[in-house]
Amino acid sequence: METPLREPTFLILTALVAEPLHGYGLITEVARLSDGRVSLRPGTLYGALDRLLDAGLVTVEREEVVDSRLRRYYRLTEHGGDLLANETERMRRNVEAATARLTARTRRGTPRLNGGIA
Amino acid sequence: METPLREPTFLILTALVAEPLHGYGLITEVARLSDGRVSLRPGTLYGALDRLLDAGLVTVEREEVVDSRLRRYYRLTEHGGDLLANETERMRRNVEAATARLTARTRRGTPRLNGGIA
DNA sequence: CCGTTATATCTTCGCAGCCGATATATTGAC
DNA sequence: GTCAATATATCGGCTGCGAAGATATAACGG
Repeated sequence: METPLREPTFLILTALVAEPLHGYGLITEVARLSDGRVSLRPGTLYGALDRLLDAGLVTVEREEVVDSRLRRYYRLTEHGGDLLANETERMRRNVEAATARLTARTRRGTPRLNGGIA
Repeated sequence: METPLREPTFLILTALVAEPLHGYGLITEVARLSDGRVSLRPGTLYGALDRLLDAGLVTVEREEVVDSRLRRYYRLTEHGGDLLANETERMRRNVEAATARLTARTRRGTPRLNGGIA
């Protein structure tokens, strides 16, 4: 697994924190939690899931057959949850560093956005 | 330019918000602002700079010769600053989404073998 | 009935970005 | 005289992402 996580992978893991989901459920949930900004393509999704399974960050929890269609549910492993927590913390630091500098930039130029930081 | 920005590119832009820097200065500044977590390799740095120049996110401000060695100073353009601000905002949202879910996970005490139901 | 939309999984291929390795050159320290 | 630090640059491999398309079922509308 490449770390830092790229956005699609990051959002897949985030979506799985709450509950196990199947592939199509992930597509809709990732779209939802990113406010429609990210719509996963099959190539991205199943490629990512293969890698995540391989790295032990997610596991197949169960398989269901609904209306002759297969549903394979993926669950976040403890390892996956820990890694997501670490990645989130790293991103938080990067966001903080950039925000601090951008705020200074705003002060001496074009006033924009919320001047208040987190 | 591929957006979302990858970590090295993101940190390069962040480092350039405060002041123009030359290549080697970027390596040290990025290491500093990431608390030593990221040490840029030449291949990463100059590849990224080529792409950033090409996309108009940075420009060459000036060139100096110090001790017979060239120093090429890169400056963030307004476009680059705007893009960095947008990228930072997007990352902030992703961090927020993940943090919210991870916090809930922690509160439940990391569900083991059935989270208390059934 | 038939076409479209939604549900659902999966593969193939190309591209972009990152990193390790390597090259080159100067200066100062040991 | 050799090593570390300063400084820029190229190349090849690897990985992850995304576009495109294949496949299949069910629901809904025309």
